Amino acid sequence: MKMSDLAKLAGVSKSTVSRALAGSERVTKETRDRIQQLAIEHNYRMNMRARNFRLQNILTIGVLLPSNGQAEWLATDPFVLELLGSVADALEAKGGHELLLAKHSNNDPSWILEFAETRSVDGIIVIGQSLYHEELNKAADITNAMVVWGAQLPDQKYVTVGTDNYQGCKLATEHLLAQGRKRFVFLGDTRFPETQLRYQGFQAALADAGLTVHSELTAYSETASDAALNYVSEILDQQPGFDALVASSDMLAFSAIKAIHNGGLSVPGDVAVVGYDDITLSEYSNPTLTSVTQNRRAGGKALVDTLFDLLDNKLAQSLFIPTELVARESTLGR
Amino acid sequence: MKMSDLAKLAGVSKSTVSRALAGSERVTKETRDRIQQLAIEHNYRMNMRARNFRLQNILTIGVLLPSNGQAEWLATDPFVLELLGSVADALEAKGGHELLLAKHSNNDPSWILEFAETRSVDGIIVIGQSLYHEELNKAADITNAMVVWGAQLPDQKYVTVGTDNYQGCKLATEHLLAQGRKRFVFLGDTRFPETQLRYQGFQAALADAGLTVHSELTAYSETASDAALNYVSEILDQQPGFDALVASSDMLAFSAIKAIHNGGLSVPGDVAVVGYDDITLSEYSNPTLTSVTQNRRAGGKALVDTLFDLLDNKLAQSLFIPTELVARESTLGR
DNA sequence: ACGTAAAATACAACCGATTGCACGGTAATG
DNA sequence: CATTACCGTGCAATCGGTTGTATTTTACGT
Repeated sequence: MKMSDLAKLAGVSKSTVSRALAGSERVTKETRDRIQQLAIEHNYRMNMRARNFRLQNILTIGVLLPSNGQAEWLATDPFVLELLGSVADALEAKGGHELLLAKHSNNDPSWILEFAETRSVDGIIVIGQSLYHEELNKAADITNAMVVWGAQLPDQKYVTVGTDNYQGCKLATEHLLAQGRKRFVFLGDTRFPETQLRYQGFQAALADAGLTVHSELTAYSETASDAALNYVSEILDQQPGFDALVASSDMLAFSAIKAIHNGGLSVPGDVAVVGYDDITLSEYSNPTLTSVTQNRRAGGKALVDTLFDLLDNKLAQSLFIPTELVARESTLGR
Repeated sequence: MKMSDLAKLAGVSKSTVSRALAGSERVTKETRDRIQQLAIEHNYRMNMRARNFRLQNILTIGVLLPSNGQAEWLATDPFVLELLGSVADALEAKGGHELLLAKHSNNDPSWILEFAETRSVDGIIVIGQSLYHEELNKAADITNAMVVWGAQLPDQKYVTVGTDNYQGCKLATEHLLAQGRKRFVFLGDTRFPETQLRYQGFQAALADAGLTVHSELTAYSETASDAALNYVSEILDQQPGFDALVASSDMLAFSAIKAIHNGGLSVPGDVAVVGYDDITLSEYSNPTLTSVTQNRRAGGKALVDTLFDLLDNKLAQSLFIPTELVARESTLGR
């Protein structure tokens, strides 16, 4: 059932049908109503693919969720998904756009390139740069509009939006120092640019305080919850006596707290724990989790706004979303 | 830069370019290579919208995340988002499909209809039927393929995939009964079909055990975390002495636990708490949360499989995803 | 050198909508 | 009554690819 069929039914040309359905004043109200009625009766629905093709004015935005090589993590980290929701909201608010979601669970980074090359998207938002810095640089060459959530790296050719990971984590560490904590553990996979910067902020804060960083107390943990739990348990065995733990995400922080409890210690009594992301649950966990807020609403909006700047050929710069430390039970008091 | 431009550059017709880029044997290897080279040099990328329009063989699947009227809840509930991720995975595994994501934050249910009517999607997956039963029934009439995650309702015209909410919650309640609990609270917004069924399962379990359901101990809570916390705090004040709480989601359960702790009581010492969904964090919270697993991987796959059955004009039936109670600290021991 | 089959390429229709312009009919105007 | 203006509708081009068929080129045998 296409427009020409409907035209035949109505005894008019398809131009008239097109105009009638669009509500154009150029067709009489009677004809218009009649055609619209007919369309409903015959359950006619326009082929939007043809329409979009003809009009070429609907923008399709591709949103990529890269895996991080550990299969499921990104898909289950509430932060990533909340950010996705926020991007969807921001796009919805702009109106007239379609969000094409792509997710890849295997470890082949070239799919980013492939997506950028082959899909008919007008712009791309990548949620999390993961380990794919190189690929993203290449992808930036062949796309006119791509924005990535993540860290700002020296040689990057793509535009990023994200928090100031260095400052954010420095803040978190200083908060623990202010509580009188002395022996620090950092938990996170520093191969990831964001985590790397957080680690550097962590180191900087300790250096400023005149404390040395015990490298054995940095857990190069995988990002899966169970792996993190095991890592922390090991450290508790082998390097006991630390009293502060900085985790590079709330998910990791929860795993750490669990491991600490399993080890018979208390949070924050024995070990103070701070996370990063401030996911919704951090406010309702036990103990409530001190964390570094990454404003998801602002983040999603900034990603979308930046992308549209690029689409309008304005030049867009990488930018930071404000960060704030939210102090809760997991670090307060002993 | 379109195909005809490239053809001009190569000094051939666009049919030849089309075939060359498709790798057809009908074009000499030399010409083919030359054209492909040229395409790369000139950074030519095909207009996929035109291609899809012509071929009409790429299926676009629309995934809807309805709001529940309380603005942000669905976007921040890890379960919904994990299910979305799982759907994306299942679609990815099928290959050759596009996932169009739509999310609506305002409270107008007609957007489902609107989406079904106007978007060029070949099939629709709705994650969460929310309060939109009527709208979904209407939408089912005008779409050839729509699958909804949610409860099975008597007069529904659409196909659903979901857990057996009644049995699931009955199971959870019986588990608490087996622990010797006597005075029960149900926490959830029973206007939602899924929650309603869970509530009925809850009632049935109590009835079987010869216990009466104190209606004043059913909190018709909103689904927002802070609202739930307040509700439980109020109940603690006004109707103290209950020793078991059944929450219709893990998010609500966490809020409840927080409220109970705020009230100076312990979980599970004073009150045992069971949730629903078994989100990733339930295993890492403190106390770890007893919950009813809804297998997200199976759920996403079932949604997609069912949708493809419909697309193939096979008849598809609403089905249940297996449910399992996972007993953890929040209900075990006193 | 010529005829012919096969290989390589070009032509043109088509997918389903939109839209500038042409055309015919009616009403308003002189 | 003739001329003009305007209004409603239809024609046909167009968006950027794909593909069946026609046409040209090439290669080969005699």
